[in-house]
Parts: sequence; C-alpha cells; structure tokens
Amino acid sequence: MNEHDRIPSDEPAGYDVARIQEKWLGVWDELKPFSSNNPNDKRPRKYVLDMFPYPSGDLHMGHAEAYALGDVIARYWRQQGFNVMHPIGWDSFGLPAENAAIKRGIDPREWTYANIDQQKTSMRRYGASFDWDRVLHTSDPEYYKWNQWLFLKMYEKGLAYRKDSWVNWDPVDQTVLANEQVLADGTSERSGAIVVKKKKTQWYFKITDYADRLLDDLNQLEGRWPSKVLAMQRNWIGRSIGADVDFVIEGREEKITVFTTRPDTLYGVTFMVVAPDSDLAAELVDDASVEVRASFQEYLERVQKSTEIERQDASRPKTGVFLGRYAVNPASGERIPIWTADYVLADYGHGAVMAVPAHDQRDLDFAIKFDLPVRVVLDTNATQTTTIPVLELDENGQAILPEDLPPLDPISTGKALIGDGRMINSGPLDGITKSNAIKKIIVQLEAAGTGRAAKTYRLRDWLISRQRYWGTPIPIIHGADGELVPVPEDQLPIVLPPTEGLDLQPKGQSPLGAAEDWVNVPDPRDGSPALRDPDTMDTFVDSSWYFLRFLNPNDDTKAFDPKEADKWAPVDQYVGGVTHAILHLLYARFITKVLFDLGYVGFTEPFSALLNQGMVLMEGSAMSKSKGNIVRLSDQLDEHGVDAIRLTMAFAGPPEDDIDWADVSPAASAKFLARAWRLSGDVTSDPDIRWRTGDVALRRQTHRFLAEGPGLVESFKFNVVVAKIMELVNATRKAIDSGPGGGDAAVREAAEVIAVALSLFAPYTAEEMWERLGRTPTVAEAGWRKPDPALLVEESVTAVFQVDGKVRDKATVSPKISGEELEKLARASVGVTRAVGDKEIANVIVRAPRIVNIATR
RNA sequence: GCCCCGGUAGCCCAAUCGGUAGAGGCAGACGACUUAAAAUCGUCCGAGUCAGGGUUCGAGUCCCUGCCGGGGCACCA
Repeated sequence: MNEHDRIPSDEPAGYDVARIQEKWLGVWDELKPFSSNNPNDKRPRKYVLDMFPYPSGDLHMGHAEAYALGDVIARYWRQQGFNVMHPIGWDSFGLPAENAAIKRGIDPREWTYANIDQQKTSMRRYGASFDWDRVLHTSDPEYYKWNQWLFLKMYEKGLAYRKDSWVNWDPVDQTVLANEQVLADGTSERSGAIVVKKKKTQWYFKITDYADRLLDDLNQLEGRWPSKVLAMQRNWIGRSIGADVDFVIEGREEKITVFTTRPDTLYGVTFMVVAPDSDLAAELVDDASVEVRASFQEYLERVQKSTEIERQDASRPKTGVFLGRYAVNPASGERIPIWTADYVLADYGHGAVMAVPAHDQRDLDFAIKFDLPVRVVLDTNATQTTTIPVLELDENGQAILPEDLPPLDPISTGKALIGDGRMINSGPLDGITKSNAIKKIIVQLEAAGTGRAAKTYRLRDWLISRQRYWGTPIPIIHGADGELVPVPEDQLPIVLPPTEGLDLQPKGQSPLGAAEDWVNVPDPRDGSPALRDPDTMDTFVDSSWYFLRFLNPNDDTKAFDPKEADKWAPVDQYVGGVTHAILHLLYARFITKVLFDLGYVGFTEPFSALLNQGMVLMEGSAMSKSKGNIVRLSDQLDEHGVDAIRLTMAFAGPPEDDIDWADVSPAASAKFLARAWRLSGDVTSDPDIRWRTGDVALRRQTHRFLAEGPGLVESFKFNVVVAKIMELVNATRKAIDSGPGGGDAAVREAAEVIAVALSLFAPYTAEEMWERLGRTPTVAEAGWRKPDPALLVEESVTAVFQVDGKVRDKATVSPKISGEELEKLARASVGVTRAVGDKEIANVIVRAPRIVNIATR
C-alpha cells in the first residue's frame, strides 16, 4: 500500500472544498487574523487597498482577479511582519442604481444595499483578507456628509465655482458629464449616447489650478506606477509650452490675446480665427454689417447642432465665415482679416488663434479653402547647422547638390511645412533656427509688452454637478437675492429626501428640485425663503478621498483623522483596473493635493504604488451579454472551489496582462491544490522534528525558494511564485515516494513552507494543510521563514565552454573556482580542443564560474 | 499624425548584470496501479526567441529600421 493511499479522497476527511471553505471562514471570523485595529500593535504598517467596487449585481470574474491579486499582496506583507490595513467598501452612489430603481419602481437604496449585501457575502466566501471592521458605503449619509464638508472647503478656497458654459450633455441619462466621461468617439462612457453640447450653469472644481503639479509630480511615481498610466495622465493633462501674443484689433479698445506654440512663425500670420461659440466672436460681429451678422448667426447655429463626433472629425472640410474685422500683426504691422471657424475651440487657450497657414496644416486647409494668403517664414530645407553635409562629388570634383529638395510651396503641395529649419521673410529673425527664433521672439514680445511666454493645458476644469437623484446633495443655498450661501458646517449632512412622491425620471433637471419640503429652506443669513441647490455631485468626488475615510470610517466628528493619516497614508499599494487610469486616479491625486494645501495631510500623492490588473476575457473578447460569452464567477467557484479560481488568476500570467478564460485551466489548478494538500497527509514526522537532520537536496530547494519568493512577490511575478511552489510540491512528492520518505525532516519542512507560500494564493487549502501538519492556529498568521544562508551556497555549478559563442563543452565545477583554473579546464576539454582545431586563439573571456568563451581568428 | 506597451514550443507563459533558450502549466504520446475506467503516480515529446541590420568574445535581453497586435491622445493652436 502506497503512503498516499492512506487517506482516500472520498472520505469526509479528504480534500472537500466546500467543507474546508466553511470551516476556515468560521475560524477567521473568530480569530480575526486580518484586523488592523489594535492600537497597541507595534508592527510597522502597510496600507494595501483594492479599488472599491460599484455594487451592480454580484461580483464578476474581473472582481475575482483584482481581489485575488490584491490579497496576495496584503497576505504577503502580513507574513513579512507588517500590520496590514486592507479595507473594503462600496462606491454606492450613481446612475445604475437610479436607473434600476426607475425601471422597477423601487427606491435606489433598496437595490443598492441588496447588491452590497450580496457582494459582501461573495467577498467573504472568496476568502479575501479584508478587515471587516473598516467598511464604508459612499451612499451612507455618514459618508457623504464629508463629501459636503470637502465641497465647502473647496468653495472657501475658491476651488469650487459656478460657470455658465458649453457642457457635455448626455441625452439618454439626461445629465451633464465631465470631459473625462466622454469617450474619444464622442459618446458617453456610461450610457453610450452621443454627447451633445448644451449651455448650462454648472459647478466646477478648479483642477486646472493644479495642472502643473499633477503633471510634474508624476515623476515621483515613475517606476512605481505602470508607465502606461503615467503616459495616459501626461497625455490627458496635455501641457503645451509657447507664448501668448496680443493682437491689436481695428476699432476695438482691447487687444485680443492668442496662445501659440509657434511664436517663431509670427511673421507668417496672415489671418486670425476665433471660435464661433466664444463671447469674443459674438462681440466682434456685434456692429458688423447685417449680412455678416446673418452669416455668422447661421454658421453658429450650424456648428451648435453638430455632434461631438462630427466636430472632432479632422478630415472634414474646413468651414468658417469672415467676421468683417481686422487685426494687426504685431511683428509685421500687416492688416489681417479675422475669421471664425469651428476648428478653433472656445475653451482652449484664449478661444482664438493666429493662423500661420504655411506652417500649420489646419490653417493651411482653411487658407486654401477660403483663398487666404500663405507666407512661408521657415525654410525647412535649410540645415540646422552651418556645416554642410558631406556631398558626393562628380567626375570634375564638383559637389553634386541635391536636386530632390521639396519645394517650399505649401499651397500646391497642400502640406504645411512643419519641420525644422531656418527663418526667412521674418525681419530680425532671418537666418536663425526655429528654436532660437522662438526664444528670440518671446524676448522681443516681452520687451514690447505685446506678448509673453505662456503654457496652456488640454485639461479642463472638473464639472461636478449632476442633474440626478442618487448622489451627494451640493451644500449650497440660493438666496432670494441670487447669492450663493454655503450651508453652515454644523448643518451637515444634507440628507437626500425620501423618494416617495418624487419622480426620478430624467428630465434634464434634478429631481430634487421637485422635493418641496426639502428644497425650500430658510436662508442661513436671515431666515428668508431660499432654495437648496438641487444638483448632486459626480460620484468621482466620492471616490477621490475614500482611502482616507477607511482610517476611521465610523468617526462622526471629522472626515478622517490626520493623526491616523500620518500613520497609515498614503496607500502603500493600490490595486485596480486600468480603466480608471485617468478619471479616478487624476481626481484622487487632485483632491489629495488640495487636502495637503489645506493642511489636513502631510503628503501630496495618495497612492505610492499602483498595480493594474488586466481584464478577464472569454475567447478573445471582453465578456458581455451581447456577446453571450459571460463566465459566471459563482459557477466557477461552485465547480472548482475558491482556491482554484484564485490560484488560476494568479498563475495565468503577469497581473497586468489580460486573462483569456479559454486559455487557462481552473480544473488543473484544483488538481494541483489537491496534490499539494495530499502532501500534508503523507508527512509522518513529529512537528518538532529537528530540521537540520533532513535530506539536504530537498532542503536546498526549499531554502532557495524561501530566498527567491519575496522578491518575486514584490515585483508582482505571482505566476512565477506559483510555478516555484509547483516545483517544490513535485520535489516533495518525489522525496516521499522515491526518496527519504514521509518521515524525513526535510519533507516536513518543505510541506510547511508550501503551506505558508500557498496561503497567499489558496488560503483555504493552505490552512487545511497547516492544520494537518499539526500547526495551530492559522497559517494566515504564520510568518515567511528566513532561508538558511548555508543552504543557499551551491555545491557545484555547471560551467559552459564556448568557442566563438557556441557551446562546445561543459564541466561541473566548484562555484569558487578561479578564473585561471576554469580557463585551464576549458582549454583542456575535448569539445573545445576539437572546435578550436588549429585555429589561432584571439581572445579568451572568462566569467568564473559560469562561462569561458574562446574567440578564434 | 503623436505617444506608450507587447511579439519566446500547438496554447498560456519563464529566462537577476548581456553569459547553457525552458522553470511551471495546458494540450499530446506512452507506462504503472485497476477486471475496467476515473483518480493517482511516473516517463516522454517539443521552439532557436516576428523580420532585417548593428554593437559585442557572446544578444530573447542593448541600438536602428520594418511588420503584426493592444492601448492612450488627437482640428488642443
């Protein structure tokens, strides 16, 4: 009878996934190994945070991956002796709840909190090592009270303001959207509707004040955030460096300022273009002729009717109208016409551009269409240096001048000259290079007071008001005199009114405006009748600071405790999907900097390190109802067990890569776990057996694993760690069956190390192994063992002998062998001698003890 | 158009500093155990690293060009 036959797998004591899960959930509840609430805990701290979920239905495969990976990190730091805070909460305000509520005629609270309960149950079953004493829901008044507090702080600082502007309007959800919520194709990220522009007075957070810091501080995160996310954030902020240039307008007191990245081309400015939907355009046509006014009106209406998709199509022919006004080129003194065209955006720069058709493709397209002059001011064929490149000589010794230089003729080629070169037709700038011209003209403009160095950003202010019910009410009261009165802090929270009697159907106006009892309030200044602001906040406000609320989620006297923040924050390791690379992460970074400026926190970046997990796909594409390729998490858990699914997530590949569920095998994971578990039953030695007496080869492998494991986990190579555990399991199996046997001390040592390592990925199986090995109480509290340095020193290594880079022979040598000795061995080896033959040896490279490479001539 | 990431066995993926291309798994073949099957245990099978060029004693790894795939930004002056 084989050793491993002692416990047949069909007995109750066998590897019964359901029973094990049930059992250890109870033990963890009792012993609370994941608590981070002991004030006397002397261990160093780590804050490991998973992005909190939105409670739409039950957990899905994507959650399962994220929480499996986040949990590896949290459990790892506990093993390394840290007091780990690993909390979870719910991002529970938002439109899906409201839409579901409308559809079913129920309260959004009902839908939301039922889903939260379900997700919470699933998370517990999933064995995630969350600290269940730190939980929050953003839709609780106890939470959103502090959103309102934050808003008031922003308002005091002048960072929250109202503005009448063209906004993104979602015609399906009937609410405004932030720029960040409009996808590149002009549709709403939430409803998929084509976004249209509407002019509305809305609340904004002044994130543009922080644009430079948001951009520059990304450098601190280099190497600790995925480079992809850093690139996306830099792209989004989109800082442009250039100059503001003032243009005198005929018949107007004030000058018009334009922003340009190419002040060097100032002498090439032949017209000016103003955004049609800007106040400036309206003003400029105000006293123009009737015909001009009419054509402008017609054009403006046409532009306003077009969708974002149409407007962003750069290949569409240029349109525009002449405004009947002229400006003066400050450099050349030339009189230039002012046009309006929708390729100029009202809310970028100053809503007006100086057009240089020779050197800007958009301006050139426009000039060709409307027959406007084009003046080349940069010879893009001229070399940047004064030295002439080496030219070929003809038979007479004359240099052959290149004949294929492109003509400096943008009109006939239709291509703007955008390269580098030397300035021409530019008065004092003539002859110098583009970059020098930029410097020189800025100095000149500054001296003349008609321009200055300037930067501008792609980033726009954050539109935070929404015309929907299920969100945080904005704590502002509109006085009868039109004044905005902040709600006094002691009157917070402003709790959402009950939904009874309220029509939540989207109508373009906040449903809260119809809640008579709620919206009518006395003016805090004098008690006169006044109205609450009926809008609610974007839910990204909720998630912009929630990581601080976990420090003391039940404190009703403050948003968070700065002393706790000093201890725990910033978050040491943040884990979540790359879908939030711009929105959530940018907003959280912004709010953190505001809180820093207000003195509430002592750091300027909220997340010290970021891990993005990939998506879980099915047969090459994202799971979706329409594709009919959804894999249900609960089915997978029922079929294979929690541990097998978690292990599959970790083993599938690098965390940031997508996992195609069709490519991985949860059944194989389950098989492996059973195999590992079986080891624990085959260990026959006593728990206090002396390690050092065990089989040396197995011990070496075990200790090499102990030495390698931490570095692999810390660099997120979870798939490699799992592979190493598999190796160790295989070696231990072999030691039991055909080696020293189950009673050997090294076998016990290896099995225990496997249990500890496996607890990162498969906590239930690991606990069960640990217990069967006679250890108590939980493997979750067991530490990662220190490797014995003596066992890490290799006894022998394989040295490779190459001739001209090809392996010709090998030898087993001591790792301490000297270079001279190794070279001697190499030269004497049969393979090398044969390969060298009678060739002359040119060079011998020796890298003891690994390699000798002999180069021949 | 600009920017970022990737391309290694049939498939998923490993490969500290440039130093023997293979750790692990899936799939496949064979064997042991079994009346048989499942389960289990074991053995075996496999590419020269997308293509081309360069640097080097030596390149999957560094550099250049191209191809393919994924992603971000884009009428942003």
